Amino acid sequence: MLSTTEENYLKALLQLTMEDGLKPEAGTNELATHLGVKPATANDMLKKLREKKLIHYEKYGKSSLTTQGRKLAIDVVRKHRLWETFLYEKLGFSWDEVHEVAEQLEHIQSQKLIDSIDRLLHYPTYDPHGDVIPTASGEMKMPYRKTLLEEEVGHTCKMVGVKDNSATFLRYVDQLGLSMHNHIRILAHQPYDNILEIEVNGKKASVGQRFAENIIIVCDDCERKPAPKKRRKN
Amino acid sequence: MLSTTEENYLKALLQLTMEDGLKPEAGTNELATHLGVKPATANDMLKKLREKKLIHYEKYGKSSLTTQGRKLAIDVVRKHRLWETFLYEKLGFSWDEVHEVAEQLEHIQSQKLIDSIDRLLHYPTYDPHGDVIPTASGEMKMPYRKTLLEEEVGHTCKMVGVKDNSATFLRYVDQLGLSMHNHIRILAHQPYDNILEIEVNGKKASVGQRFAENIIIVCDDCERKPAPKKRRKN
DNA sequence: CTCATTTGTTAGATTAGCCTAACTTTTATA
DNA sequence: TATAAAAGTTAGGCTAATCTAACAAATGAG
Repeated sequence: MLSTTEENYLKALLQLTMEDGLKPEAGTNELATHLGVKPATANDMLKKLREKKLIHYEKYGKSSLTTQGRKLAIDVVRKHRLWETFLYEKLGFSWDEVHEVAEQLEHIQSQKLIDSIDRLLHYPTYDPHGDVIPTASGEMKMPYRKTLLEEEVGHTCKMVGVKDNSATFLRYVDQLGLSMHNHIRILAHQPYDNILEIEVNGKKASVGQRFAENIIIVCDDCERKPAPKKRRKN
Repeated sequence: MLSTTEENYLKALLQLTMEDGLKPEAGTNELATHLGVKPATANDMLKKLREKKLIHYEKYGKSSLTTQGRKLAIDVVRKHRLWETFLYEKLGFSWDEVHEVAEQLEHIQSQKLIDSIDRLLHYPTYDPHGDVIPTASGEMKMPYRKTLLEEEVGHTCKMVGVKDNSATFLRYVDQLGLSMHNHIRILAHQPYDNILEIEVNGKKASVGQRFAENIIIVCDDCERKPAPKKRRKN
């Protein structure tokens, strides 16, 4: 059985090693910063998790999850996102309130509990922030995530997720009148300072780089690859 | 903010000081046993809780909750029982499964969460074991709890609760075909070894003292005091 | 290629919650 | 009421998770 702290380190490592760049390892300082602890603290934990065969790590090297560790990390993420969905769908929480409480709930140890929540919600695929909920068997598809910043001028796109789950950011999104699955038109993009002019629900707004990087979209106008047909075994 | 451990000590103290005898204080060893720790450990915590003005305690004396401490303890109990009810009503847990998970859930810190659960359940008054759920304002009525052992031969009574929430005990109750609000007839009572013969749902069974002490009943045949009219202030 | 900066590690301390062993106070019984 | 048993306390130690300060290795810029 893992401690809450150990679970948090695994989750952090998963998140850092599957960020956009798809870089497969994370540094000690990076991990420490992400978790809000000092590097020395993270260092101790890395050694401990290596002992438990949950991560690959060697002195002065980067860290990554073992198969075992990845499985456990995905399970924590699954619980987190199911709880977020529960709070949002069943209890009327707003999307900027769910993260904090889910940080606590994700550590409750009861397989039956999380399976029941999953059933109650009819096996949801996405959480309120548009993130994929891993399946009970530990599969977690990593969809390509294009951000608003990358969209071309003149195109319209649909918001399907956010990268930043902080209440501050999410409330700013709300404030702009933007919400999940809204369509956004890119009116202009000043390359010099990366300011975008966008139109949402008929209203214009200007947003900065940091904002645009944290909005995940699918392009309305782009070529769409046909969904690959599921091939049956033999 | 209290730690999970501190909350558990307060809850234990509340439970011990409102048991049947209504004795208003609990000893250090008693508390330690209840929590599964050594007396030395409990002693440290008692000093800490006194510092925080949550309990009355002095060297070599018994302990009891202050008004502040009682308020916090009742809040933990409220959360515990609401979660049990949630698990039972909404997720299909059996009554012997809810306690263990609720022990974890009761420590989640979010007023909004517990209020929402309360609303979702339509403000329940009793948990699946027949225990009173304290109100949001911290009121907790302590109903008179007569046990099966105290019932007279020939009378029938209704099971309205249990004292022991352990899975072992609850599964034994299930096994006898007995469940909440079932009627029980006392066929015989051997005073020598406190064995009761009872009839439940047309079936006879013999149960021992320990069992009978842990079933809470209301007498079908006894005089019932009329419910006292709520007197309005003025 | 060198050396300053960044990154990572080690050593030693702290706090919370737990323990054992030895001691002290209270209580209850002979 | 004396004293043994029960109840409670203290001292000292352990582990997990954190910190600071000092040190070591890797990196990258000139």
